[in-house]
Amino acid sequence: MRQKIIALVDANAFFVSCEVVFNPALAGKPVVVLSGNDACVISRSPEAKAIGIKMQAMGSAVKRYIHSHGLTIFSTNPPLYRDLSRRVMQTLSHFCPSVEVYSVDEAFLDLTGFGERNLLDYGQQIRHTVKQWTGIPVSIGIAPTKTLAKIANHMAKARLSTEGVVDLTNEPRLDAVLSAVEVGDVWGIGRQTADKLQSRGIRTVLQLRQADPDWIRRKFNVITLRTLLELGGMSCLPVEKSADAQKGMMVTRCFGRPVTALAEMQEAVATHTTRLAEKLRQEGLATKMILVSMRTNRFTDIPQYEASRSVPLAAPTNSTDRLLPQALQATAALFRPGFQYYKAGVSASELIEVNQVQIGLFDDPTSAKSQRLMQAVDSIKQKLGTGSIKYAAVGLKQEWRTRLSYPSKRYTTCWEELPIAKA
DNA sequence: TCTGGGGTCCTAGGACCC
DNA sequence: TCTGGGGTCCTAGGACCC
Repeated sequence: MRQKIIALVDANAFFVSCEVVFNPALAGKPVVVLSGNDACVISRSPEAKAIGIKMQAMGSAVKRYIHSHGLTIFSTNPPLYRDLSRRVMQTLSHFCPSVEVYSVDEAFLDLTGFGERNLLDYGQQIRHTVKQWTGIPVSIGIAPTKTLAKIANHMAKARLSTEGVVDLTNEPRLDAVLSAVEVGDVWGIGRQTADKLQSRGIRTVLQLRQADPDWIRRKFNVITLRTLLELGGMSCLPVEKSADAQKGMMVTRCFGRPVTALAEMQEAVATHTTRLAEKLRQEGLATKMILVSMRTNRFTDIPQYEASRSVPLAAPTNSTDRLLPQALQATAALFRPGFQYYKAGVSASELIEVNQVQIGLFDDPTSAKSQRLMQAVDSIKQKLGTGSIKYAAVGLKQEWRTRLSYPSKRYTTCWEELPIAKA
């Protein structure tokens, strides 16, 4: 069988890079993007890394670098990142018919059969085009399996300034490469498994590759076995061109301040439910089950409470007015007074495509009416903005809302905030 | 090790059945 | 009443990913 060739294209500090695209003066400067509620660092420029800012560092702690090191901070801006992500993926599809979008900032390309080309040159061509068309810098790792492509990609990132592309297909010194990677740093091996492997003397990726597959399967699990095989060049994880149907969808948020009253909790759950229903409709999906969850802050010493409840629905739906009463009822059942709540969420499981349930939906005449209402609500929001129309249940003041202190603009998704090019 | 939000997959164990 | 063996389905929770 012909050897597979898989490339992993991964954006460098993706969220930061998105912000820099619209603030070119920040290129080469320390920049970070914070998570929701500005809680922690989720993306950092190489310059921010160089001054000692770690991933997951607390947002409140990195503020001091603004004055001491000229750090620029942004709150997270998911719509902007999703939009630029889409453009990057579109660009990649010009170079390869088989692109698997693995995450917002990564894609696998199946380059099997491209071996006659110079893969390093092809990788450079991809990098330059993506940068030119979208402004986003990427690194590329090429190898016979996804797991090895991940390793190649990490190497490419480390050598960023020199090349940005690493090809491990036909690498004569592969053993040396693998012995330099700690077992916990490879894709698929997390902390638990890494600790267990290390306690049995397996410290490097090379040692894992050389371990007995049967023993690994018995003492660990199929995922660890698969990682072992992939390290040996056997491709177990194909590049999936069309993603399988999505299995679940959720909306969860931390509160901007502790919530103690049921009324506020219900506003929050109603808000998340409304958003969830919108997302379902956008994707053409309906759900048969929702799950409401709430919890206190695990990282404090205050009394703890965590609870969730799943609610099966009579018929699959994506109508806000069908989901809201169920979600609110579950909230009331779960809520215990006397706790300082930190986070709440609503998720949908058992998703199905709307066009597969259409007939069932129309069995119930009130459902057709509800669908028309949702269409009307969605189109009003699209024309007049997301705040233009609301369910009363979501509340007006929403003092519990997530706080974002360093918002960036909606450059690509809002006409009023489009960047202006100066001639 | 540490504070986000959104996902996937695997496994153990209980309910239930023959 | 104790008690066999084997199967399926479902769910909660763990582990991992970006």
